[in-house]
Amino acid sequence: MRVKSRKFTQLRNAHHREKAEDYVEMIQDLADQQGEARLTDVAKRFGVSTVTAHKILFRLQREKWITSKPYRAIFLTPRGKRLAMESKRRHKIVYQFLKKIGVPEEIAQIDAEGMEHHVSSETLKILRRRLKK
Amino acid sequence: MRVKSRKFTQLRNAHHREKAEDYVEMIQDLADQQGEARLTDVAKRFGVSTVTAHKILFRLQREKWITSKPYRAIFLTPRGKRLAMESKRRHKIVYQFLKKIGVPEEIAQIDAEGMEHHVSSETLKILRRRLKK
DNA sequence: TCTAAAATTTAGCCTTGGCTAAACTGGAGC
DNA sequence: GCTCCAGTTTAGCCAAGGCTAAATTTTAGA
Ligand SMILES: [Mn+2]
Ligand SMILES: [Mn+2]
Ligand SMILES: [Mn+2]
Ligand SMILES: [Mn+2]
Repeated sequence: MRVKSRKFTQLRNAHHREKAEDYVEMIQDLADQQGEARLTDVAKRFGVSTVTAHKILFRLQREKWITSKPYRAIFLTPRGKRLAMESKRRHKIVYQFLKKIGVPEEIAQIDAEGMEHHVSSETLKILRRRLKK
Repeated sequence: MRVKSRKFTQLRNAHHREKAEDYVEMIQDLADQQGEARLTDVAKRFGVSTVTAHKILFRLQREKWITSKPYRAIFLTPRGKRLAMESKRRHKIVYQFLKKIGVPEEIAQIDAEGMEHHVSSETLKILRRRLKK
C-alpha cells in the first residue's frame, strides 16, 4: 500500500538533485567556454539574481560539488565533474531523442531541460538505443 | 542573449504548476474511486503528513483549483476539473509511450510521474501520434 | 597609485513545502 | 444523548530558492 506513494517520494528527491545537476553542468560549460566560471555569468545564464546564484552555489559547496574562495572563480570537485559529465550526457540524449522524433529544436531544448532530471538510467538506455538506429 | 535563460524560467514555472497538477489529478481519482476525496487519503497517497497536504490544499483553494469547507471533503472547481483531465491525459500518454518503447512498467510509472510536467503540447502531440502506430 | 566601477557577499525579506506537537471537531457507537 | 476517536486544523519549526538594498572586495583605467 505505502508502495504506491514511492513514485512521489522519488519525484521529490529528483527535484532536490535538479539544481545541482543544472549548476554543475553550467559551471563546466563556462569553464570550457571562458576558461573559468564566475558567479555573474552563472547568474546571467540562469536568469536569476547573483544573490540567488550565490546562495545555491554556497549549498553546492557545502555538499562538496564545487569549491571556491571568496571573490574568486568557481571550480568543480572531482565528484562535481563526474556529476556534470553524467548530467550533460543525459541531457544530450534526451534532447537528441526529442529532435529525432520530430520535436522542433527550440521546444526540444525547453522540454529536455525539465525532462532530463526524471529519466531513469533504464529509460535512458532505451532512448540511446533508439537514437543510434 | 537573455533569451538563453528562458528555458530555465519555464522550468521554474513548471515546478510551480506541478503540485497543482498532481493534486487535482489525485482528487479526481479519489472522487471516482471512493465517492469523495478526504484529506487523509490524499496525504496517504502522496506519502506526506496530513499537515503538508492540508497546507498545499489550502494554497490550491486560494488559487481556485478546489473548494472545501472545514472538516469536509475536497471538491474540484470547474477549472480544477479541466486541469485534472488535461493532466491525466498527459500523464497517460507519457506513461504509455514509455511502456511502448520498452520501459518496464514500474520504472515507466516513476519516470512518467516526473516527466509529464515537462512535456509541451507539441511534444505530447508527437508522442500520441507514435502511440497510435 | 588611486579611484571608480564591477563583482561578490551579507542582511533581511518572502513563499513553498517538508515536519512534529497539540488543539479542535464531527460522527460512530454505546 | 454522550463519549471518544479518527480526522482535521493550527502553531511553530526548518531548508530551499526567489528577491532588493547595502556593504565589501577586486580590478581596471587614468
Ligand atoms: Mn535541467
Ligand atoms: Mn500525474
Ligand atoms: Mn506528476
Ligand atoms: Mn521536475
